[in-house]
Amino acid sequence: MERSDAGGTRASIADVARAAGVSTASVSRSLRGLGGVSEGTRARVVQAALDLGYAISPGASSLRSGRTRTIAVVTPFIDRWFFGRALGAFESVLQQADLHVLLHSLHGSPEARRRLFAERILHRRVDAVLIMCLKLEQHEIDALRALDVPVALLGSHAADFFSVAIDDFAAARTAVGHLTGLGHRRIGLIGGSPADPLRFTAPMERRAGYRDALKSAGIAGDRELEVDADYTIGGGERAMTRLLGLPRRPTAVFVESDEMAFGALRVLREAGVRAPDDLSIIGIDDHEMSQLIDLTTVGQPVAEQGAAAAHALLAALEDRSRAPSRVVHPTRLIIRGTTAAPRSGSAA
Amino acid sequence: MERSDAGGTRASIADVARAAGVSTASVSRSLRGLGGVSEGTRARVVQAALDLGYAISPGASSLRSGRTRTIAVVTPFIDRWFFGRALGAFESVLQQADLHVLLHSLHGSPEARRRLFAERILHRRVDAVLIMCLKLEQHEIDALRALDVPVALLGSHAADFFSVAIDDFAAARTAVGHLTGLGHRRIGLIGGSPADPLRFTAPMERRAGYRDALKSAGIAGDRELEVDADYTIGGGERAMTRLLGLPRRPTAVFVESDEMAFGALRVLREAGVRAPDDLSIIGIDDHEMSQLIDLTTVGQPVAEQGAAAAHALLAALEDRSRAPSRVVHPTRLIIRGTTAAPRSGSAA
DNA sequence: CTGAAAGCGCTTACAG
DNA sequence: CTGAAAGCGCTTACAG
Repeated sequence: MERSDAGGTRASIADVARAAGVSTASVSRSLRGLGGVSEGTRARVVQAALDLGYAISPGASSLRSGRTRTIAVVTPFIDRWFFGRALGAFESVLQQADLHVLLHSLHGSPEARRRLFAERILHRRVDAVLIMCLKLEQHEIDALRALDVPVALLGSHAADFFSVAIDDFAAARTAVGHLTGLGHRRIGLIGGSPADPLRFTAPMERRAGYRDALKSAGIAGDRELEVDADYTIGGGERAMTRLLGLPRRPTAVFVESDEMAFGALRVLREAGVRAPDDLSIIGIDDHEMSQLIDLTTVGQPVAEQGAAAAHALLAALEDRSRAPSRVVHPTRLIIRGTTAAPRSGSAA
Repeated sequence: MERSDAGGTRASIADVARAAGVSTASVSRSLRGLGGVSEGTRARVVQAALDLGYAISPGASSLRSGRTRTIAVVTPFIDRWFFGRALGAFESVLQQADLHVLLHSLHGSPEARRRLFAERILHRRVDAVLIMCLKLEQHEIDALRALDVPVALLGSHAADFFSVAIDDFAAARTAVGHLTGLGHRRIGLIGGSPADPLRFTAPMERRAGYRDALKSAGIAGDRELEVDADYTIGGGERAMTRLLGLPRRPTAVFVESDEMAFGALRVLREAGVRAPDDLSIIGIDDHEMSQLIDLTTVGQPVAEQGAAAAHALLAALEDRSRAPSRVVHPTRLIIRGTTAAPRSGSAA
């Protein structure tokens, strides 16, 4: 039970081999739990490694084996509710599988996105990649393919890549359908800008779902009612202020995310406009705060999507020939206190 | 301008050397921008690397140089406001310096924490480490030292490590001082549990600050008024429910985080207890939502702390002999609408 | 079950 | 300014 100085960071596989009286090959096999080693040998090796405070050199290991045991995740943001939750669940699953996560945030910058692909930042550095919520362009898909590792997408799809997402189009249809079902005819939209240089998937799909739901209800679209925001609380505030200033106000507003809805609600309160009496509001997400604020929304399972993406990648690593799967998680309408039928004789 | 097949992931430094008609040594020097290479050579090498789609092998490079260009961040959570914001700023600075971030979350698990240190998960894998908000035990400090790389702490301190934080004790004193200054004498606390196995720094310091502020105001402490919660919205709700059920309610409550305060406020609203008329509430953080909700709080600069930690590590990497710095960021009282003087003849 | 040996792809003195 | 060569620390056929 003698333990060498704890600072023994320096021991190499050769030191362990020497101490255990075996070859480095046997040390490698023993420590990785491979077959073809007698129990006696393995025990001696393990003990020697412990005594020397041996820690494998990941660089050497990956140079030789070609595996890094690391997975990169590319995310537009990390300090936003959706991304934090999805990322947390993703990392948790991977950590349990003894894999590491390399975090690469775009911080909302198209330039960072360009650099990531142009400078081959991920090349040979990871065994797999997760891309969050970005609609990939062809050259990006090509660049990812050149990495020659499994790729998974969360929140969007692309042929040949694993993907997990909700049906954003359907979720938006559900939300707006709830509003039309209540009798609303003049329905606003607060959504991500289709012109956002980062090209997020959700805003495009959700806006399309909004328009489609209106059409299904026989309601003519009115571009004036569609206001661009940036998926932040502040953006929701500004957008709702704009909507409130319209000559003909909407009687209900579909907001593409709960966080923007929080901002919208805030403006309403300050303006003395009551929800749902004067104006109905529905979001998407089922953010932790939504229950608190009593916001009607379409809930999506966020952590589940992150975990599913991790499992897909794990399976792909296990069997490189596995066909890319595409999983769509369910959403559900959660009716709370911010939606109701319009007041009769509405349309202020 | 001829470009070989874009899938050329395989080119090695030897291939580039051959194509450029130079040695691998010159390729290495040219591509890393080192001196001692003629401009003509460098140009030819760069062009050859481009043509071949060369990407360096990080494993080989780090095996030889001992540098990984990667920094690990160990965080208790990633899907919480504070951690997401700090992490985002930290990663952003590092990315600009062409370094990578390895994300290791504890997911609130003491077992994950134990494993991290016991299994030497970070050994030789990173050039530096950031630890978020954990009060380190001696054996953990020893383990980190054995890594033989610069270590920075965010939200706590330890001798010999870089650190950046706010003064949690002082922040709590400021918050409670605001309450006593308003005339409150019966002041509750909603705080993290001192028994939390993860041993966060903030709850210990903030509770101590609370007690100290009471003492300074000549108010006898009452343990019944100190309720443990878990820094979540739900925890804030449960804690406030408990406080409301007390025979002698407090007239004001200091909540150790804004998120818990949101929950507390929610319970108040449902119970028909008005803030600040019936009960004052003050938090710590200045969360994005706090302005929205009009919560009085003590603001702390979160992104700034993350960025400062990154810069400290960058400087340490630059000069390994640099003495560990310890920076304390300022906090400031932000008076909004949830605090006021107690009603005369209060103490319900 | 075990070991000798090659080799992964770089970087770094060293020599010129 | 340039190159030949050693060597970082592993893993993996290959042979026995």
